[in-house]
Amino acid sequence: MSALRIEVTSTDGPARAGTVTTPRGTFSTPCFMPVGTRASVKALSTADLEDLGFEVMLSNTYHLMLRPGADVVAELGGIHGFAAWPGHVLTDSGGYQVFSLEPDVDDDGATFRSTYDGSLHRLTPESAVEVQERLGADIQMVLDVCPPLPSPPEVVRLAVERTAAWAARAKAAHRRTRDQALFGIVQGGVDEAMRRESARRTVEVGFDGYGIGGLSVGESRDEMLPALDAAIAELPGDRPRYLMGVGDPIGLVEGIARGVDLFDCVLPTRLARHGSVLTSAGRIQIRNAAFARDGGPLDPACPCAVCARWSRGYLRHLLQVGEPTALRLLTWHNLAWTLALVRQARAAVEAGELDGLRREMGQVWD
RNA sequence: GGGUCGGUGCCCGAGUGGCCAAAGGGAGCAGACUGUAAAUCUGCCGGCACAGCCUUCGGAGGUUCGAAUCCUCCCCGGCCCA
Repeated sequence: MSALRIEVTSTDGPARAGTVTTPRGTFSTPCFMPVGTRASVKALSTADLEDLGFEVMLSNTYHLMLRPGADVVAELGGIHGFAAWPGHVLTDSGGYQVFSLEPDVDDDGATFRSTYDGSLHRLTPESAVEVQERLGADIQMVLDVCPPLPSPPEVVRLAVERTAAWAARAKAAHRRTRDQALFGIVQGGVDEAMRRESARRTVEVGFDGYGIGGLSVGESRDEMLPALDAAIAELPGDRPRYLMGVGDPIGLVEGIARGVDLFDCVLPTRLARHGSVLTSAGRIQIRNAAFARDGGPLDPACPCAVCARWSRGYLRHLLQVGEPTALRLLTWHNLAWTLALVRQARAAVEAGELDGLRREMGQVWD
C-alpha cells in the first residue's frame, strides 16, 4: 500500500506543526498515511505570523471594485468579514492603478479599462470614496492624479490642480459613520515648490492623515528626498504621514528619518517572488547557481521562521523547479526582514540613534 | 524477412539544395523590479585568436559551385504485414 506524506501549510503561512485526525487516531505532522485514508488536517501555530506585526492589511479598491465587486465584499461582511481580518485595513483609492493603466483623465474623473476583461470603468473622487466605504476600509485614500516621472511641468501642474480639486470633492463625499479615516494625497513631482504648494492645498482641505504620492515612480533618490522634505515641511506634525509606494531599505530608513509614519510597497513581496532576497549583507539572487550547495539560511542575522528552518540551497531548489511554496517562503522572509528593519528603526528613533542606523544601511545598500 | 515513417543543438521540435550555427518552446545562466495588470519582464545560450574562421543536423561514402535538406550503403527507433 502506498503512503502519503502529510505536511501542513496554513492559509496565512507555513505552520510549524499540525495534526491529522483519522479513524485510527490523531497524529502530528509531518507523518505518513496510507493513500485513501479519510482524515481531517489541522494546522497549529501561526504565532510566527502574528509575531511579525502584521497589524495592518493593505488592500486595493481597484481590484475589489472589479473583482469580486464591492457589493459582494459588502454582502460578505465588508473587507474585515470577507477576508477574516480583524485588524485595520487601508485601501488605496485606485489612483495609482488608474495611472498604471494609461487612463483617460479629465477634470471630473478617470476612465480606464479593466485588465481582467477589458470592460470600461470610471472612477471619480466621489465614487472612489463610496467604494472604499462599501468595502468597510478603516483608512481610505482620496482619488488623486499620479503622473509618471519625469513629466513636463505642465503635466505635474495639472496633476496638482486636479488632485487638489478632487481632494475637496472626496472630503465632501465622505460621511463619517464610524471611526474610519480619510487621507489626502500630496502630489507635485520632484519640484519642491510644487510639492509645498500641493501639501498646503491638501492640508487646507483637512484630512485625518496625509499620503505623499507620486514618488518612487522612476526618479532617483536624490530627486525624491528633497521633494519628500518639501512636502513634509508643510504637513501637520500631529497627523500620520504616509509615504506611498516606498519600501526599499534605504527608502524606508530615509523616510523615517524625515518623519514618515507609514509606508506600503510591493517591493519586498515582488522581489521575493522573483527570487531577490533581502539580507543584512544586501540583496541576493537566490536563483544564482552559487547558492545551489549553500546549506546556510537566507540571512544568518534574520530571526524569521524561514531562516530558522530552511537552507538557501533548498529554497533555491523550490524556486528552480517552480514549486509555489518557494514564492511564499521567500515572501515570508522578505516581509519579516523588512518589518524587522522598521522595528529596528523605531527602536533607534526612541534611543536617538537613527543616524547610526542610516550610516550602517548606507554601507550595505545603495 | 517485407513494408512504412522517423533519427536536428542539453531536452522537445521547425526546417527539406544557397538568405542555416539552423525557427519556436523548455531547461540552464545572468539582470531588472518601489501607492501589485506583473509566480512578470529583459539579455545570453556550439567553439574560437570573434565584421572572420572552425565544428555541428544518426554513421560512412557520393552528386553538386554549394547539402540538415538529393543519392547509395550501414546503424538505431516507432508502426503495419509475414
